[in-house]
Amino acid sequence: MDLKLDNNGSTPIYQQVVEQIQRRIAQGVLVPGDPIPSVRQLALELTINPNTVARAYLELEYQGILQKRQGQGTFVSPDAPSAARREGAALVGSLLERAISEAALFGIGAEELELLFRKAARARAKKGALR
Amino acid sequence: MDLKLDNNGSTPIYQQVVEQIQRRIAQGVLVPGDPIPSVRQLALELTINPNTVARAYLELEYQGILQKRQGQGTFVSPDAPSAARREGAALVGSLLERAISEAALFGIGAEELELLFRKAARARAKKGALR
Amino acid sequence: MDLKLDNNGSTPIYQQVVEQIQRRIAQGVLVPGDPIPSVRQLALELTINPNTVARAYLELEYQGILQKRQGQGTFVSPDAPSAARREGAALVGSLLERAISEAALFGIGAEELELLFRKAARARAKKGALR
Amino acid sequence: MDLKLDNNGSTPIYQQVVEQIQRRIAQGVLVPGDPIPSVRQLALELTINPNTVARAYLELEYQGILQKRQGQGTFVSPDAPSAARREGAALVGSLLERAISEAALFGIGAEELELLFRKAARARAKKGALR
DNA sequence: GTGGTCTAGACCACT
DNA sequence: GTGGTCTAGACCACT
Repeated sequence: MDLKLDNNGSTPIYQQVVEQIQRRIAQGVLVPGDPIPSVRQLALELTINPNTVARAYLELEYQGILQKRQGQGTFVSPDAPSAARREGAALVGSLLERAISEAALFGIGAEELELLFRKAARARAKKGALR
Repeated sequence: MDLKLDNNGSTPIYQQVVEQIQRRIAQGVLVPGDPIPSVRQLALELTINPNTVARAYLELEYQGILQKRQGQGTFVSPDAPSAARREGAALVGSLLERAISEAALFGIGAEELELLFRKAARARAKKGALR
Repeated sequence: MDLKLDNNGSTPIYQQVVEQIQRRIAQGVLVPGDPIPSVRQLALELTINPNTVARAYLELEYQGILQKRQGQGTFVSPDAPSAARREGAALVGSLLERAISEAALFGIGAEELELLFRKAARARAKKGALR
Repeated sequence: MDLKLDNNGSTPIYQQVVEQIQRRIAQGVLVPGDPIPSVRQLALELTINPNTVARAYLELEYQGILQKRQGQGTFVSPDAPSAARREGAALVGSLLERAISEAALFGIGAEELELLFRKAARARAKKGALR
């Protein structure tokens, strides 16, 4: 699966696994019907605890992104693309809402918020270019 | 001080105290030299433990926002306004950067991000109006 | 970890833990990636409260010397050696600056300061030899 | 008396009063037999608590620097100059000893310590010039 | 198992 | 009165 974990401690590992699988589906890298590595296999690959992978898969199942099939393994569900896009939009939306809300509470006006947005976009572009 | 704590469990209490005092300073409600309620007094007001208030004050001292005077109490520091604005801009900036980054990773383009931003702004405006 | 606490009451326990870990890193006894005893384990070792250890670790994390990994434990961070040297030099520098400043204010001239320095160095050498 | 207090919170106020009077005596600004302001008067001058001044005077009396004369007030004692120099040298000596000791514990060698000493001296010279 | 947060309550130095 | 430090012990999220 080639997932990359960031051990900086801010985002839980199971959460990172959830998001990375969501992204691969939103990007079309993974499509409905694709098999997903078993809990044990992915845990070995990432050298993390199987419980952590299991928790991620459970959350993705709740979201309608993964499906377990009896004795066959775990697969990308038919509704995965729309569900993944929904989750992505919700995540981005909540971050933006929180940013806008905090700006208001700190007395940051629309113009300055606009400025911070452009600065953040530039910072992001730079980071992306470095990879 | 009239701080409002949100006991939803996601943001630590001491963190909420930190942010609310930062905001009051960024907004100019509190100005340099103003006395801040004592650790014990604010703890009583908010019905939380004095240690929790002390931790918030300690963090605000690290940030150059509060100053303690031996046996006299705690006061808004001279550099508080700029420090509070800095903290606010950093918080908003990091939220925006994270939002933009996630959008890219989820294959959300510039136009859709713009849309989500406007939607978030509207959602925020509505909430503000309800208060 | 074999830390030694000095219960003379002047230096807080958490501060002593901070400094001793800084020193072990500056000396190269602890290197990046090394695991640090858990909060509970070190608390047991030193027969102090886990909260006290946690406070020391928190400060060391702020300084970029320790890194916490979710549910796994605490480790020496990659930048720890330079950070520890920086903290050490800052501590020594501020002590020297204070000494020089006090000397000037007390009318102690350069020669006498030099003398006090040599005397202090000798006193230190003797103490070291006794151990 | 024209003492200057630094309300930064690091050094207790009574301690600052002690040191400043010691310095004036070590510098010869105050000489044996000189009257010292009453506790109340100095407290008013510095807008601090009389208890704080009283504590400072008590300490200076212990050190043989001040003398109380029945119903007359407080005066610089005959032995004050030597006592003040002794206190000054002890203070500077202990700071230097602590600096040297910390340097050793942090693996800072003689050359680097020398460097830090010169840097501190320069920093001190600059601060002095600004005043 | 790991660290993070919090409460309840104590004792201390300083003003 | 003020803040600083510490203990004892609980509950939580994460691995």
